[in-house]
Amino acid sequence: MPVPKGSTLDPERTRATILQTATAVLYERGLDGIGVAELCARVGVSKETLYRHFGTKDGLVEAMLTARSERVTSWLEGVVAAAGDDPCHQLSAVFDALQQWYDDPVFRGCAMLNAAAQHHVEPVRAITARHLDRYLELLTGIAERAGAADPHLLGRQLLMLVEGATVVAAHQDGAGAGEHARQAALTLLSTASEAGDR
Amino acid sequence: MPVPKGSTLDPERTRATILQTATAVLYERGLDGIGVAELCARVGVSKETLYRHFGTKDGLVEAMLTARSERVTSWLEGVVAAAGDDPCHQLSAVFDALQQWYDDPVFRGCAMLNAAAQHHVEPVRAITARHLDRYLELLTGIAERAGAADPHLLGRQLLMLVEGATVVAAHQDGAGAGEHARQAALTLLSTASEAGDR
DNA sequence: CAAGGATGGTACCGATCGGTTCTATCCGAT
DNA sequence: ATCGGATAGAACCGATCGGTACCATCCTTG
Repeated sequence: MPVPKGSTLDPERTRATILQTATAVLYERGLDGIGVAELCARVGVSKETLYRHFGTKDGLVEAMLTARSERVTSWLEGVVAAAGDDPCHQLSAVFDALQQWYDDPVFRGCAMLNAAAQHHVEPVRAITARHLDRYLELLTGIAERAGAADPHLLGRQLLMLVEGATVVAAHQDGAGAGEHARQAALTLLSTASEAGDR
Repeated sequence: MPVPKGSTLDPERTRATILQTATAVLYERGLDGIGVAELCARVGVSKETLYRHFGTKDGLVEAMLTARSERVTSWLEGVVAAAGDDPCHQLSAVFDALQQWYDDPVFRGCAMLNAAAQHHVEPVRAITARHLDRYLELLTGIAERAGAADPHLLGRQLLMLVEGATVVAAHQDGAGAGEHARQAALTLLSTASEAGDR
């Protein structure tokens, strides 16, 4: 075996650990809210190791956001897939899942949006846009299966509800935000489906 | 006259100039995206002057966000007031106004949300929460006048649409975001009003 | 046991940060 | 004419920033 998997000296494992811990810390403190030195201390790794794996702090941020976007999106896709065939049920499941997220004590809003708000560098903005695109795909799919008259329009409106609920939950009050958004979403879905059936 | 209004040495005028220019620059570059030295150069003022007026950079940020929140909110309140008595028309007017904002080339999302995403200091979060509260008040008022069954719920859902539309416009594509959100908002409004009439 | 890559720890680098202080200037009020 | 508050400009401060270099150590492979 060329690579000693499972060992503490496994580079891939080290990289994964950095990614995981750094993601949590940078989400909590903000991208510029903690320096590389303290970040390394929190992760339990030397600066040289961090820089060997990610090149620069921006490189770490980029890798982190990409991984997180992927994780979150496929989580939501799984939620939809597990919700059966009824589009209404699928949509409900999305907002129920979001509510669980909002109730997490470490919830601080969407990491991608937070990052894009502070870091004006181009890769971050691109990752954020791609993230929203995948959300949009997911929601448009539900709209299509529900027989909406204009599934792309409905998908975009549902995306606004998702993002708006996240903003409100993060900055005002998370209690019930998911449920309230779900009600609105179902109203939009049923209204659009009736129009599509006509 | 104790205060030489209109003079270049009028402290109030100086303060207002700093506030105005710094608001634009910090919105464009991000709160941590520009140092005090460069900021002063852009404003055309010395560091001592800036610090005499605002104490610290955070003080400037705080004053700036407070003023901007007030400006934006009363602008929207004016839009509603100018839209006549029909709640549907008032709601439409809000989203039309938002669309104008999204179309502004300097649009970069909600300044309060951007600030709260990067600066974890308490005053900023409080200003942001208060800002959302005033939005919520405005929208709940419309919901009440429309005879919604649950105006507070509808108000919150409309707030999510407003914030969601702003997020989508800022990070994905601003074209038509206001109109799409408006359609959704009117659907929610009419559905809730029918329920309220029963 | 020897060799080599991965690592932690630490010192260090230049740049920049927010903030302070000093001085010369300028303008309006008396 | 003079006085005082407001200002610009620049030097300066300690702290921190992102990033690099060096070395001792440890583990895995051969």
